[in-house]
Amino acid sequence: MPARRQRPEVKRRTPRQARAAGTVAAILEASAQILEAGGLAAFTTNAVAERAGVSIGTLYQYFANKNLLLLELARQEMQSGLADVARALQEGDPAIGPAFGPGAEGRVRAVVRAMVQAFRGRARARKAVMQAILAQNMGVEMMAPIAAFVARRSDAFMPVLTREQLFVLSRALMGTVRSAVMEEQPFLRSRSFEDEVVRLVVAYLQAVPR
Amino acid sequence: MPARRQRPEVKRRTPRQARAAGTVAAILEASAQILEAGGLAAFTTNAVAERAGVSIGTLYQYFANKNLLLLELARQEMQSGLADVARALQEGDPAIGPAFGPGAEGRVRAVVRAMVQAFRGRARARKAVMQAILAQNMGVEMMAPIAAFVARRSDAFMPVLTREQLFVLSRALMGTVRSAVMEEQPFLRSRSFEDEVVRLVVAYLQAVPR
Amino acid sequence: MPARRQRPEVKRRTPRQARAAGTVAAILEASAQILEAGGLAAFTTNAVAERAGVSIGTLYQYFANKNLLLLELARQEMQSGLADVARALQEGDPAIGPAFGPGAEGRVRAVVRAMVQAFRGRARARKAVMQAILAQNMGVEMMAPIAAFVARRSDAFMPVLTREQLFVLSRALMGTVRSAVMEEQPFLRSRSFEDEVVRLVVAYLQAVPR
Amino acid sequence: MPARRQRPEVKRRTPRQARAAGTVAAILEASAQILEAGGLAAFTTNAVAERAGVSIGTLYQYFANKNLLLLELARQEMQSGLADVARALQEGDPAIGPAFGPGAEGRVRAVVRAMVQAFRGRARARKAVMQAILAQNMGVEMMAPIAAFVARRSDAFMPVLTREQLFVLSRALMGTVRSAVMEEQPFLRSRSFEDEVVRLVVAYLQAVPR
DNA sequence: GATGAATGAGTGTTCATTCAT
DNA sequence: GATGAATGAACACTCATTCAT
Repeated sequence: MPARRQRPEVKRRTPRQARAAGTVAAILEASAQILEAGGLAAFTTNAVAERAGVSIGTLYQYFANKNLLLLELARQEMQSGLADVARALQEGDPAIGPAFGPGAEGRVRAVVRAMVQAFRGRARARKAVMQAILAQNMGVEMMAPIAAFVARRSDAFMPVLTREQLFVLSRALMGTVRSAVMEEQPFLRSRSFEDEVVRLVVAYLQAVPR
Repeated sequence: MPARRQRPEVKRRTPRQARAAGTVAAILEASAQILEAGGLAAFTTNAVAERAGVSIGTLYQYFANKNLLLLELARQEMQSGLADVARALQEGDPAIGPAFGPGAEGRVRAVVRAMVQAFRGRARARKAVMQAILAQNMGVEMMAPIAAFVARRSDAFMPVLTREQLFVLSRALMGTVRSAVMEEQPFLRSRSFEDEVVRLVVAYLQAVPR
Repeated sequence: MPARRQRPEVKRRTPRQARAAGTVAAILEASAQILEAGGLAAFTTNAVAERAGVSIGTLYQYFANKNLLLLELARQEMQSGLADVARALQEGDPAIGPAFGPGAEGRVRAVVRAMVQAFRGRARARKAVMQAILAQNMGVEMMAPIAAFVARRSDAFMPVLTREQLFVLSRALMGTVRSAVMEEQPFLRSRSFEDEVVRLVVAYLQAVPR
Repeated sequence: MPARRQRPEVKRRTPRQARAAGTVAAILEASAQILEAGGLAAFTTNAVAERAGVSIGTLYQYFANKNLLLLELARQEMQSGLADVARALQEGDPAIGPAFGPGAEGRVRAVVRAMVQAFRGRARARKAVMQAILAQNMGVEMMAPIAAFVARRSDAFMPVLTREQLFVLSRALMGTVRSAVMEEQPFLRSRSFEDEVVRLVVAYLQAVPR
């Protein structure tokens, strides 16, 4: 009997018991580990189940297919990343000095630093997840929370930007950090790199007509 | 038990007869079409061969494996893109007005426009090629010609930038355009988008200390 | 682009359920049948799976690759062959008369007969397995159990032989029987052939200086 | 159009011109080199043609298929081997002393030495050829010249042996030398090994009733 | 709920052989 | 006679997914 591949079902079971939650967590952790160790190529459902210490059948009880597992992973990554950035926006980074000074530089620096931090650890896993998401054109879906986040924040902290300006700003920032991570640039965590990213954002914000 | 020979060759046969050149072109064209139509998932060597109207054996006479076919495709894309940008840098775009004015704005605009143009057509194919290249960490190799290109040009046209500055500038620019293409933003070809990208670059260049 | 994992595993899954043990047996039996019917050329993993009545995937769950399947087959053959010869050495063959008489002739005859017997049935399969083993230079590995066996026995029953003498004796014996089998000589099971092989061994053993 | 595989045609062209003879020689030499370097797995018609410096088409003009090329190779090897042994039988080896003494020992030693010599050089190639010949059950055909040779010689030099005796003697001898070569035994060229092989043959010949 | 044995369509790749030029 | 581009059947092997126990 051939295995049917595409069934538009989203999630099989919502873990309601403690044991189930542990199982799901184990599967997600195993996924991240495998992605980190061997990239997308090593990421097979059988490998994940084995490393998670559950049977392949159990895995499929919680994730209807491989994609949804990947998607859940992406959702987690993104959430924690956004949370970090949100915290940075709100508090500033105490090590930087007062988040609000003359000019937004302190706050911008905090955000940049939060983004770089967000990419720390599990770089290969993150990269692999990104690729997979892109490959399936789920990039659009994944962008929704970011867009919502930015829209919510932008009113409060930034001069009101047009759609295009918001796009250019966010993608330039993301693109720079993303490239540094993916290309594994040695200066990723250096102060001089951070300085330049901050310079880019601040210069643009000042150049925008109000 | 097939004999797995180890020949690190890049290309199997260099076409000597006229017929062969056409075959190679057909294979590359078929690759692009399939990538465009079905993304990386549809890109199988058998599919390519079929669409190219050649046998699978013929495909393997010219490309030792699937990766090298992809790589060749990437090389072509990159070359034509770089050529366009180079032309823009050198000439400016006559439709924009004098390329050299007070401030580099004209030239910058030409470059931005060339980049957007370079992404025109075959967006999915380009995207898929990018993904594949990234996935195999051949991104580093593919970056070499870009780096060389930028280094060559930067002396002549830009204030001398540090390594970090060059990185931030190029990746912010690339990232913005790339995102607009991949997310299929409706304003991709709009003047207002172009304006903002130009604003970003010019603002940064002016903010860099000399 | 299939992910080529590197796991130097010998066997993929050790059958834990009763069903699995039957499956492995079926695969090995199918292998022998196919080898017997069509030789090494017909021995494809797909053909084996089909004849075994399992899917190709199942075959690969138990044998990581074609070679290991062949190797397992060889191990089985060898084991049963050695066991027969061992029994012959120990007991002598009651049909021959007292195993220990003046001169070792009775015992030698028992061994020769055991060897010929060991080659009975599935001659083509045996031949094919031999070829494959030789072709991959795993002959050395397969010789280890034989060498160990001979060394263990030789002390007890034979005059102490030098390395070269042991080699000449064993290979002459093996070579003769092997050739008779492979060339499908009509006199393979005849008494006269057995007589000559026995004569060879006995004559050599008597000629060796003590 | 599919390539038909089996055409019972023996040889395409008999080289009548000097150039053709050179081509055939080049192809055979290339075959031996490739076999020696990479074993049977590396022995592809395309590889042979390339190394021989001729086109694949030319190769097929002289050898209708791969098997016949292999067969021709085997024929050559065998011929030169038999010639060596024949010379040894006739002349004895001057280094050994008079070939004819009391007992045939001198002559036997010369033959053994000739056989070991015949296996010198191109061991892998020889092995691969053997395997291929065996695999196709052409062993029988290849045995014909040997049988003829032995039959012709045996009258002259040996006591008249029965069919079984001739078989046992020749296969024991062949088997011993063959094994030593294939297992790459370190004592292959040693005097002590030669002594034991000689002992085996002489002992058997003396044990045969006349 | 959990297990893991089984499935089989699908993939990349090879290589003997042909035949138009 | 020679060339080499083209052919395509055949093969080893993978892995997402199912379902009987």
